[in-house]
Amino acid sequence: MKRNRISIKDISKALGLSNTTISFILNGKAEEMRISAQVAERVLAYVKEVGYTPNYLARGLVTGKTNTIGFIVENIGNPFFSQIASLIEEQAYNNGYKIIYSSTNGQTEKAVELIRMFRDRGVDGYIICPTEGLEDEIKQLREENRPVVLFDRYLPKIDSHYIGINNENAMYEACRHLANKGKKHIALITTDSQQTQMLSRLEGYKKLIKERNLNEYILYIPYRERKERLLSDFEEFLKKNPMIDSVCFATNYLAVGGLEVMRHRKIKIPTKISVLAFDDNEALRLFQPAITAVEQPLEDMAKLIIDRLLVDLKLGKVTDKTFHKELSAQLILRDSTEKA
Amino acid sequence: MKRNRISIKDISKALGLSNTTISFILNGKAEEMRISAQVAERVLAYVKEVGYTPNYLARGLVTGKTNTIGFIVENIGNPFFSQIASLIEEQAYNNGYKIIYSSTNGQTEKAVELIRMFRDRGVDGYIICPTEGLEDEIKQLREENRPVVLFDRYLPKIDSHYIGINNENAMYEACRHLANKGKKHIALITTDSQQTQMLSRLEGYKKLIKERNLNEYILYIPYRERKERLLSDFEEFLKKNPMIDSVCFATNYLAVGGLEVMRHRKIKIPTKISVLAFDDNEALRLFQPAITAVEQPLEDMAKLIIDRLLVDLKLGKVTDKTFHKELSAQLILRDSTEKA
DNA sequence: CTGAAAGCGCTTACAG
DNA sequence: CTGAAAGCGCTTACAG
Repeated sequence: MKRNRISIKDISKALGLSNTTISFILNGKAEEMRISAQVAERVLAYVKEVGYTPNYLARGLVTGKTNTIGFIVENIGNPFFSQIASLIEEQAYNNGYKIIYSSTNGQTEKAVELIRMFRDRGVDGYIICPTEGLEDEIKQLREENRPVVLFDRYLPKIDSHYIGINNENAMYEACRHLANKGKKHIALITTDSQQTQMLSRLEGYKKLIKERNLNEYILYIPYRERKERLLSDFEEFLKKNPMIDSVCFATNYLAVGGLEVMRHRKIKIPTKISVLAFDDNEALRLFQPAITAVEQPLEDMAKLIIDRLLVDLKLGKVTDKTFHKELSAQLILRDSTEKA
Repeated sequence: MKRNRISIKDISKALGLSNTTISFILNGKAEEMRISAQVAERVLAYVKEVGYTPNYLARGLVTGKTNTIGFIVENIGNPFFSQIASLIEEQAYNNGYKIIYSSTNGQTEKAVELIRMFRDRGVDGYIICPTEGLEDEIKQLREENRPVVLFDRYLPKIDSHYIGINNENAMYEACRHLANKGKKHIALITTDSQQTQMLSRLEGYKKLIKERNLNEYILYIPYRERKERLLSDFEEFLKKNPMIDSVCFATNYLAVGGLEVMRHRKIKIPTKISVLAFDDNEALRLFQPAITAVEQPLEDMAKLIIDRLLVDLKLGKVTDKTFHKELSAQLILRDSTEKA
C-alpha cells in the first residue's frame, strides 16, 4: 500500500502545532483540553480541506477499540440469518459500529477458528449463533472480558447473554391451534440436532400432544445430511403414517423441502393435511395455499441484541449478571391451516 | 481491553531471542533467513504452548495489509445478495481473506461512506455492487491502487473490473421462449432505475419485441417506492392491458410482489398469463405453478470475483487492463410458461 | 492552553 | 545465523 495518505504528523507540521493538539481536536476533546476555539477551527477546516481521515488500525492498536462487531451465523445464505443480519447491520451502523460476519455452517471447528480470527483482528464484541461444543471458547471470551451475545440458541452449560424467542411456547401454541381445528394426528418434522431452540420446539410439541392425549408422530432428519435425507425420509414417513392430518415443520429449510415433497405427491393442503412452519418467509407466503407460520420478531431481536452488546461495550467489561431474554413469536394464520 | 495477551516481546524475552528472529520464524521466513531448525522448532513449540496469535492490527499497521475484503451489496437481506455473499465468503475464506460487508440500500451517500469506512480500516480489496453516482469514488480507489471488482452492474462512465451476466441476452432468450410458445402480448415489469443490469434486461426485451413485431407493454415501478407502488401499479397495469398473455419480472422482488397480486386477483398461470422471473429462488420454485426463471451462475460469479480480486491483490496494484466478464445465465423452464 | 515523548505490537532494512 | 533500532499512525499521561 502506498504511504500516500495524510497523517496527523502531516497536519501538525503543516499547521505548526503538535500531534497532541491535533489528536485532541479530532477526538472532540478540544473544549475539555481548553484548546482555543480559533485553533480548533483552523485544524478542523484544514482537515476537511485535505480530506484527512484517521487510520483505524493505528487507533485500534493504541485504544484497543476497533468499533467492529464480529457476527457469527450458521449460514448467511439462509433467509432467517440474512434478514436478521440486515437488521443488525443497520442497528450497529446507527451506533457507529461495523459488522464483520462469517458463517460456521454448523461446524464447531469453523466456529472456533472464526472466534479466534475475530479476536486477532480486535473486534470489540461478538454476536454468535453458537454451534454445539462451543462452550469453552465462549467462556474464555467472557473471562477475557470480551462482550458476547448469543442468539437463536444458547449453551445450557455456560452463562452468557442470550436473546431468542420462547420456542417451546411458540411451538405449543402453533400445535394447539391445529388441535383446536380438530386435528387428531399432528406430526412434527424436525432435526436430530441438540440445539436448544430445536429441543424447545420439540418440547412444545410434546407438551401439547400429551395435554390432548394424542399420538406423537415425529420425524428426525439428520442435521448433517438434511439436504439428501429430507425428501426421501419425509416421503416415506408420510406413507407409513397415512392417518396424519397435519404437519409442523420445525425450521425453515425443512418446510421448503417438505412442501416440495407434498406438492410432488399432490397432497391437498389443507384438505388432506394442514401445514404449519416455524420461521416465516416469502416462499411460505407465496405458496398456494399460503402457509401458516410462526414469525420471529426479527426487528426486536436485532435491537435487543445490539442494545445488550452496547451496554457491555460502553461498560468496557462483561457484566457478571447475564441477560437471558426470550421474546414471543407470533403465529401468522394463513390458508394452509384454516380451510379444513 | 486488557493487555493480557502475549506479544512477540514476551516470547523473545522468555526464549532469550530477539523479536526479529521470532517474527521471521512466525512468518515462515526461517529458512530464508537461515535460522537454525532447532531454534525455529523451539519457538514454534513455545508459541503453540502459550497459544500466541499475532495482533493483526499491529501487523496491518506496518505491512499495510489486513487480509480483509470489503464487500458492498445493495441489501444483504435480499436472497440474491445473501446467496452470493455466502459463496464469496467461502471463496475468500479458502484464500485466507475475511469479508467485512455492508449494505447501501441503493443510497449513493451510504455507499460513499462505506467505501471510506473500509479504507480507513485498511481493507485490502473491494467487491462492490455500485449505486448510480459512485463513479468518482471508484475512480479514486483505482488511482490509489486499491483493487476493486464491481459485480451485478457496472458504471459505464469509468473503467473497472466487472463481473456479471449477459443480461440483455438472458432477457432476450427468456422472452424468445415466450414468443416461441405463441405469446403475442408479452409484458415487462421493471424499475425505473438506470442501473446497467436493468437497462440491459430492458434492451433484451425490446430487441425480441421488435424482432417479432410485437407490441411493447412495459411497466416501470419507481425504484425508490417499489414497496408501496408495486402492488397497486401492477394491478392497474393488468386492468388497463387485458390482452397481456405473459409477464416477465425483471428482478426478484418484483416477481414476488407481482405473484402476490396475481394470486390475489386469481389470475390463472399459465392458462391466462404465463410468468417468467429474473433471478431464481425458493419462493419461485415452490410457487404453484412453479415459475420459470433466469438463474444466474452464482457460484461461478463468486469464484471469478475472488479470483480476479486475488490477481490484483497479489500483484499489489491495480492492473490497468480492466477485466469485463459477462457470464451466461440459464433459463430454468417450469410450469408457469409450459402448460399454456 | 500546548508540546515532547513513550508506547501500542508488529515488520524489516541494516549491520555484524 | 541473529539482533538493535527505526517506524507504521495513532493516543495519552506528564509537564509546563
